[in-house]
Amino acid sequence: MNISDAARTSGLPAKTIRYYEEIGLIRPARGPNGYRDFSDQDAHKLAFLGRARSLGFSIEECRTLLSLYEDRERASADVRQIARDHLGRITRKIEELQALHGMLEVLVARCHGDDRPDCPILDDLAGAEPG
Amino acid sequence: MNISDAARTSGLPAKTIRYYEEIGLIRPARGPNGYRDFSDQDAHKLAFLGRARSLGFSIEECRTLLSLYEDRERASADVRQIARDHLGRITRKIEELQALHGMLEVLVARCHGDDRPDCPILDDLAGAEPG
DNA sequence: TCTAGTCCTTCCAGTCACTGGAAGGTCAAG
DNA sequence: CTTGACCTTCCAGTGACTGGAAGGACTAGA
Repeated sequence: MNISDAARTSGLPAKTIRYYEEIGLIRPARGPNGYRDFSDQDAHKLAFLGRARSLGFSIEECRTLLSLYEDRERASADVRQIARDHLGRITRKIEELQALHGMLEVLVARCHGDDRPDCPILDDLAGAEPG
Repeated sequence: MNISDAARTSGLPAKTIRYYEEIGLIRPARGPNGYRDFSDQDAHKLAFLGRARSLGFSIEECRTLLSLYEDRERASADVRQIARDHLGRITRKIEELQALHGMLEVLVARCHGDDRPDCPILDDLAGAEPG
């Protein structure tokens, strides 16, 4: 199938698919006209990549996951470790964002938000002592 | 003061300060030797930028916040709106990450994680139907 | 056969906010 | 006068695409 069909079945933009080929994630065959010719397996891999990316795995993690996926001798512990590492990063990121959210929420609540210039948000950014 | 002192007092790397000058966030004076010469006010602005960035505001938001900070006629409502928009984005990002976290957690829990190859995580990425 | 329109190709540049490094000028201490 | 720490500019790279230009290939219709 052509790249637009591969894009449709995998849900990835054609541009992204070309990029994935460029960085060696997939190696579709080529027709005599130079067009990429995607097998069903290629499309399946692309869908795999799309799902892994949408779960937030990095490209390099996706590369590893894909090679594990294709390795019939793989140990599920390897996959699990990658997923657990990723889970840890997500957890930390959530905590970080929640801390930010809490701080900003306080600032927004304290700012009266009218047409006067005095603003606790700017005061805080400028380094004013709280209180 | 020289850039390394500005870096020390603001907490930003010298490289970042040069970058901020390049994109027009600050305009430090120059000495006869071509060195940047930061006033206390410059250092203060840099600290302001550092705090705003650490709260996750984009560079363009920082630019606006800084100009509002320097505008004695500003309306605090403008600042509040930027902060609220940002708060909304943080909230959505947190929800997104929590959804991801939930999915990955389920997958990790279901994967026995030993030296056998069967792995629900890969099955899921490959598009297997749940159940 | 010609043409219009849609597909495909490659290549280059831009995104965001830095970060690293090379090459070279300046300054302060000994 | 040398050493070493500072400063300068410029170029390139990061991650993961995304947009667009220039040009070749294919398909449908007149």
